[in-house]
Amino acid sequence: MTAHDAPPLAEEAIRGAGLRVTAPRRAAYDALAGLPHARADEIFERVRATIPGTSLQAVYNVLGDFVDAGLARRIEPSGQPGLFELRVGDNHHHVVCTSCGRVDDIDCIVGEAPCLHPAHDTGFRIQVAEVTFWGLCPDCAAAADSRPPSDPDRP
Amino acid sequence: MTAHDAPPLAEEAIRGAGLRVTAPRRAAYDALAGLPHARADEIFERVRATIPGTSLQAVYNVLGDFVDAGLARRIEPSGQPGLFELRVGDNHHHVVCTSCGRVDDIDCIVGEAPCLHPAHDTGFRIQVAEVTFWGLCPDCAAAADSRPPSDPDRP
DNA sequence: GCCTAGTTTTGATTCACTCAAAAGAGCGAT
DNA sequence: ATCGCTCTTTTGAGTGAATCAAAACTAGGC
Repeated sequence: MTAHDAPPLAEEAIRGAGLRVTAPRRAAYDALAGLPHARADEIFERVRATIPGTSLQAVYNVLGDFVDAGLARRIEPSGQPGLFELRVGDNHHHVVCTSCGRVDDIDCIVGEAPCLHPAHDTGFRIQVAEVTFWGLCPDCAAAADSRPPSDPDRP
Repeated sequence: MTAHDAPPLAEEAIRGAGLRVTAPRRAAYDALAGLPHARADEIFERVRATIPGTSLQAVYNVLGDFVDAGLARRIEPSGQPGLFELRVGDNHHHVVCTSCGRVDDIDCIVGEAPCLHPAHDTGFRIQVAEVTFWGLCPDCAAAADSRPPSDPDRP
């Protein structure tokens, strides 16, 4: 990534999306830029560090507005709270570590519009395919290898 | 599907999975057999019709036990409560209607183990790929076609 | 028929998020 | 620079889905 296509400054991005520029929005945008897959409460924590008076509700509002405006995307891996990311519009997917919960991006498997075609026509008019991979992240995989097959009865 | 591989009777299936056979479990199994993608509260409702004294908590217990025992699977489309299905072990996927929420099964796109290989090696040791398609079900697609492009300002 | 581990009931509690009303602040027009 | 309209944020309450915990019950091996 060159200096040219660096992520836009918060203010430009927000205004460009048709939203008013406010302190909580700027702070939330910056937080998202630094935390690629963050929960609302993590964003909240970061925002508070900059603007102490901010409410959690404001963060939910801001994140919801970002999503509606197409500035951010919300993903929701099963059994976890929603996560927000600034990377939008490129149809990428995610891997979630089944052990520690870490989430990484995965570029689209099959060219640009991936598994948009189910094997058989189902009658559904399909708009998007969402792919989530589940597995062990490098760290957890290494940890798993360095000890005998886990025995659930013994910590 | 022939008479031969019809879904096993509740009792056989439950005992076969190493669980004790109880009335709530039998009723929940039967409910699942009749509702391919049901929420806990839908199962609850059906179970109650058979065994009036059953508690919602019992249904959650039963469903959790079924999932742990490999008898059932729990899926969780974004923004919806969890859904349970008896179809397990064949790695199929789902389509969710963005308009009415209807969920259908989709057979695996690429042979047996589908998109198990992300484009680039990410260092994750991937175990499963979960694919969710979002689109309009036949009914909602037809309804959308028979009226002008929706105008959000006018009901 | 007992006994015990596994189940169910009852009731409280959590978490992630949403709703609503009142107070406040951007920003385009004057 | 100020005004004013609309959009934002705060404050505080409320929701649905699910989980936790302890006491009462029961399936099924002996």
